[in-house]
Amino acid sequence: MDGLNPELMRGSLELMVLSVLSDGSKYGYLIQQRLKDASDELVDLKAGTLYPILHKLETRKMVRCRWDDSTGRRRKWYELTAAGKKQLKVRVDEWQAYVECLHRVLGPLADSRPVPA
Amino acid sequence: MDGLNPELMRGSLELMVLSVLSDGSKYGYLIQQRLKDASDELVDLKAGTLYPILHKLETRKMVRCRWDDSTGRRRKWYELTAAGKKQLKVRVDEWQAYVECLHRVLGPLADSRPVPA
DNA sequence: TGACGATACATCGCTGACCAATATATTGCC
DNA sequence: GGCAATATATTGGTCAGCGATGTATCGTCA
Repeated sequence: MDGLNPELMRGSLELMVLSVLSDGSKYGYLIQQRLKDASDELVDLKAGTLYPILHKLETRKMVRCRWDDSTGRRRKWYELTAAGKKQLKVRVDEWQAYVECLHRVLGPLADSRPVPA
Repeated sequence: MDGLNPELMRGSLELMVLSVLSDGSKYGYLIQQRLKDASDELVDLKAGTLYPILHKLETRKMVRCRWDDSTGRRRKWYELTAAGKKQLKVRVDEWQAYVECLHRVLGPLADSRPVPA
């Protein structure tokens, strides 16, 4: 994780991976790149983080995967299962509840203008 | 942590404590209660979490503290230092950058209506 | 009066997410 | 031939958070 506080990222990395996959099936390295792009370089998932997450999602049947050995580059493609899509919705809801909650806790502090888009 | 995903909380608990203290000095147990109230019971910091956080903030000079033994109840009052106030601002900014970033990553998924207020 | 729950603080040890380091192999460019 | 990028995997370590436990006081209710 680059410019952002890495402690804050904890707990939402799996959500990000699920989110990137909602867009269509992808292989690991591609997920990494897409996440980097989508976040303006702020999120740069390390291999030691990404692959364990994918393996966990596979074990829990949140994704199904398929090896592609047709080229020299071995690629493992991941696709959301129905359970995975459901899980993504749950995670997004949890995320929004969390943001709302923290916003309430911060109160007036949360109103300070962030960097204008 | 009650109804919320505890993994998401990781990394923002210290921010919450700082935030509660911005309102004026308080002692540990009171911080716990205020946080519970402010979050609609969703955030219930355990003693094993709260006190280590406060000790860390003390070590790093983010708060100054004073024992009050005048009553039977020993109370340790915490007050934000100048460094602590500055730190709070930094943490709030980090938080907002994080929310903005994740919002961008989630894209259309983030638009699904949360529970209406 | 004695039991119990709330108040109030503290610390030890465990869990689990995350990541650095390391390993392996291919491809394309200079 | 060498080096960076592509592509996946695993091992070992770190650290936030928390469960459990310990201590002590206060108010209430039986």
